[in-house]
Amino acid sequence: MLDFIRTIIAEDLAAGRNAGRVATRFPPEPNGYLHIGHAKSICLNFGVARDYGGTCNLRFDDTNPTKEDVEYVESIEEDVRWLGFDWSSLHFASDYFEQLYEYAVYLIREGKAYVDSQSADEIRRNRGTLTEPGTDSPFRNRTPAENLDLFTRMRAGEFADGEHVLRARIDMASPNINMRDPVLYRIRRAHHHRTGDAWCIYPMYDFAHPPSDALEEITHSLCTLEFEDHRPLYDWLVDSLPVPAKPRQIEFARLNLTYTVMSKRRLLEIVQEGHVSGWDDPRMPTIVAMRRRGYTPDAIRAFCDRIGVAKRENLVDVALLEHAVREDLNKRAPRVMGVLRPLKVVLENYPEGQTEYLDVVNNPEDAEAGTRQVPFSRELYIERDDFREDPPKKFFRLAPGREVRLRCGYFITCQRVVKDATGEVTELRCTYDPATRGGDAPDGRKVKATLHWVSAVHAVDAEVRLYDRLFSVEEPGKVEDYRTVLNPASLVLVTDAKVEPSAATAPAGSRFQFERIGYFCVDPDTTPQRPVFNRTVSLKDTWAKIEGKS
RNA sequence: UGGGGCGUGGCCAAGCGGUAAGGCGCGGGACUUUGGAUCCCGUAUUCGGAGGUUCGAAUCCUCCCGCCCCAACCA
Repeated sequence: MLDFIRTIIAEDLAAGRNAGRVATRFPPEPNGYLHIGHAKSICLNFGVARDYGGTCNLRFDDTNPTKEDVEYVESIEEDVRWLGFDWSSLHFASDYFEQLYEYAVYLIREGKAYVDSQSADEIRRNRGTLTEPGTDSPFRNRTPAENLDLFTRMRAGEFADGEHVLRARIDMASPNINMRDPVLYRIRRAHHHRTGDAWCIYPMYDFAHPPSDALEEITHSLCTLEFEDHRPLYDWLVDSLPVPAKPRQIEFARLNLTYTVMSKRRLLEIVQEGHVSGWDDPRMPTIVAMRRRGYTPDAIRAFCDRIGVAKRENLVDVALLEHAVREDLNKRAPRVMGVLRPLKVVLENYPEGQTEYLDVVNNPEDAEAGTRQVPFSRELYIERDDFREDPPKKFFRLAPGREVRLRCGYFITCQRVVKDATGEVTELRCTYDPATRGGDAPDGRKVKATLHWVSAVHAVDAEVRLYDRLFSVEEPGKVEDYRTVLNPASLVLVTDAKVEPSAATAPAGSRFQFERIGYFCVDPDTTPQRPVFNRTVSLKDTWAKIEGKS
């Protein structure tokens, strides 16, 4: 299905524009880590290029040295690759600094740019308001020669930061404030992560972007809605400058996700103030964090395919992301058994000291996945939630006197409930039916539930971190409160779990589905001594739903 | 308020004059060694509102209403 952007491109192609060429670019500023919102843009830009046999560049919009860092450019390259995309060529706006400077000089010679010596404050005041036109700068009519001299000296470092600025000479009375002589260059003595101290003047985004696109012969420059007002300026520059191509800017709505903070500025704050362990903290909506939670690139791309691309402001339900992740993981994640809140089960008629290995299927939906041997013995752990002493209606799992199946194991029947002094259930005494090995009764009798379990002596302790939501805020838009919601205790439940050896010994990054509990990823950042699992997405809590109804 | 955009079911989103795709969610059923998954079925007489044009409109016209963005030497 064609989104509106692909429709426009198809029309351009049909009209024979750009010699049938399609070229896009993903242009992040290296001032933070990529998040799920960037994934949308990445999938769009690279996807369009792929669909039309075109190219897609990765270009860093590094025109503001005070906010940028190599750490970010490295992470961005890594994340784009991880998402499964490869750029046609890699660029930095800073690589164009010299060319951009020449273009600025060209504008000055054409009388289309001038050096303004008003203070930032004066410039702001003279810009006018939404309803009132601006007023011309007293420096607006400097001659090209004078402007050239000043601009040359700006570059040479003869002036202090803020002393002068280069502005486009357009129209101070334009109803579009972006056209009221926008600033093109500012003096900024800051160390640039790539050009070092070679420059003390830096181009503004508005000036750098159009020529950068043109130099790379981008045909369709996709950006977000807030730049719609900048398009006239974009076009003005492309038309005024002797650039080799005439790219077209097309805007689309950025992604908003429920319960998710997506502002780079806020994410940076959260990281810097130590509310999370870093950009890859599993609670973050960043690509690195999602990778750590076990999300796959396929799942993220599938999500991006489903949300569509349009110009409407949107707030996508995070459930759609989770659905995409579940759908993907369900096919690829081997099942493994584990219990979060162990309840001991003793099989009274099972020989003491005996261990047998049962063949357990790794993924019922993927025959290729094979089976594994899971130890079974007299004492087991099951999930506390899988037992109810006084089962409500529709509760089919274990209860006194009831028979259920241990997955790929045996049918067991609960004979007796052992409690401690406080009345807390501490142990279940059960019997098993040796004839049901593997989980089938020769006499054809049925049970209504199948439980997952783990052999007590063979089980391994693991730390499980549950992240129920990505990065919850009470309500989208109400981000002021994100700090309180970020209280780790409210979001992260660290639980000791018992898992079967196959999960415990799996390499970091392995993804699993713990039956009925959720999808987990072995955290790459921990030692194999004590496996730590990050829960990615939980399965739907059907039991809670049933209970809620009754 | 000036300018620029956008308004299709709870959330996304197709449709662009011929009588409302699809996905998520939700509800119901079948099946099942996860109450998961899977598979069926259901879920907008209506497209922000009011007029108008037309045999016929979500699609064209008019007016109105609502929401978002713009007054950084950020991107």
